Amino acid sequence: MTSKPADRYHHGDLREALLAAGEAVLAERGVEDFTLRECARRAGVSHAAPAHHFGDAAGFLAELAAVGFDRLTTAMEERRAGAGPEPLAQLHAIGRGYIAFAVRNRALFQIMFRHDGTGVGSANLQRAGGAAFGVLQAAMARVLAAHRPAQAPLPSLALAWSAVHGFATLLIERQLDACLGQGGIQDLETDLGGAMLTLMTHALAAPPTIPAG
Amino acid sequence: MTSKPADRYHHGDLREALLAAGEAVLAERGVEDFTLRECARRAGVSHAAPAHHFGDAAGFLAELAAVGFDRLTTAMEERRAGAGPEPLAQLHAIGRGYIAFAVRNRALFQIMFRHDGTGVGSANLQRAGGAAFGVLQAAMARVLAAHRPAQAPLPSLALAWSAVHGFATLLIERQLDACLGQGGIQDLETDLGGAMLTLMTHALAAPPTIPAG
DNA sequence: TGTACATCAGTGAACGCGCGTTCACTGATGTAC
DNA sequence: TGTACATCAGTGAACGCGCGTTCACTGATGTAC
Repeated sequence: MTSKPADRYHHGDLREALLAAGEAVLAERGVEDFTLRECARRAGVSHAAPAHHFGDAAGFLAELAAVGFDRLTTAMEERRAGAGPEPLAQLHAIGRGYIAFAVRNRALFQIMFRHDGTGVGSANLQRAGGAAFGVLQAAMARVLAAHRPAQAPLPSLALAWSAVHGFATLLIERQLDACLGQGGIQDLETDLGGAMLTLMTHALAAPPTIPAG
Repeated sequence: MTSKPADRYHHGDLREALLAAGEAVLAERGVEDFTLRECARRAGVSHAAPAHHFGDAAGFLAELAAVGFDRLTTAMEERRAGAGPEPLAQLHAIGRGYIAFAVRNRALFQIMFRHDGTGVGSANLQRAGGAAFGVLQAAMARVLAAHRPAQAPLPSLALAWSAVHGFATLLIERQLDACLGQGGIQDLETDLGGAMLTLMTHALAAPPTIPAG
């Protein structure tokens, strides 16, 4: 675990250690039972230490969400970089990265997109969230530039994002268990996941049409 | 507000009053600050009363989620009944009802699809959730029977549901603000909402295809 | 190289608070006779 | 119609607990001279 070296007064990197501890607390106990004291306990420091770095629990959670967005951005960028030059292939890769991130970072994913009512959140959270959104937006813009040059990117982005986000959300909340094959989440990369990306691709189609029967 | 008649010892319908109070508490303070005592306070009864009906906070929230699912089922069925006989039109109507429910019952929607880790939840919650899912499933089955008789309903359902659910989720978490026109949520019924249903319709298409550029 | 001092990170005891839970109770309702 | 009794819904005082916050402190680090 991430605990403080026993023989040192100063931790050295307590902020990072607390974030790691906080992520574990979030995953095990959920937002409802997320407490600063438990985070401090896991990091092996006094219970007053977290306030030094994050102020209160809301500030701590905001920083955790920012960590999540940074990780999501990295995951999407890595997939995109490995997808070759074709814009649509890159968009698909990003979608896969998005879903994979949600599955592997369930607790973080759940708090990242929660509107906190205050509207703004922390500056760092806004930066990290904006960067992740930028990856999506840029990818969609490139696809449209290549295939539908006259089309505005934001509406198509909203639809494609909705499809991928909804799939990821339902997946980690175990709502799709009845719809998945016996392979479960393992099948995603080839099976339902592929169909999902096809659906996302249809977000590029502007005019409403009813498929032939 | 829903408060107990001052001159009576027995409330008469405390369970319903508590559920209404609990919904308000959930909407105003969020799951993290949801407490039985605050619910009791709003219903105007002693703080020990809620335990009599719901056991603990988790049981209370489960009943609230069940109320949400019942309300969602009703909303979807009403829309479907007003949509005429064509299965695809009914599916679209259900999608609209789903999104409208999320917008109008934000707090409930947020807790309804949270997997609680225990797997089962309360019997009433399972019943209510199953009924809502049944509406979706039956609607999709009718569409496929009419237009794609050889196709299994569950995969298409997972995709269509993902699209609608993701759209509803991002919408109420204010993540789509940048993508919506100046009309905001008001435009949904005609504008982006229509495109959303078109996208959902594409969930019926089985084979992966790349749209012509 | 050494000394003095400011700054900062983390401590730990103390506090007040709101919570869930318990439990003996009280008031109302329904039923048997 | 009246009486006795069981059942049930809700009360309210009491309790222990874990929490966030405060605050004087201590130990370490960095900088000026």
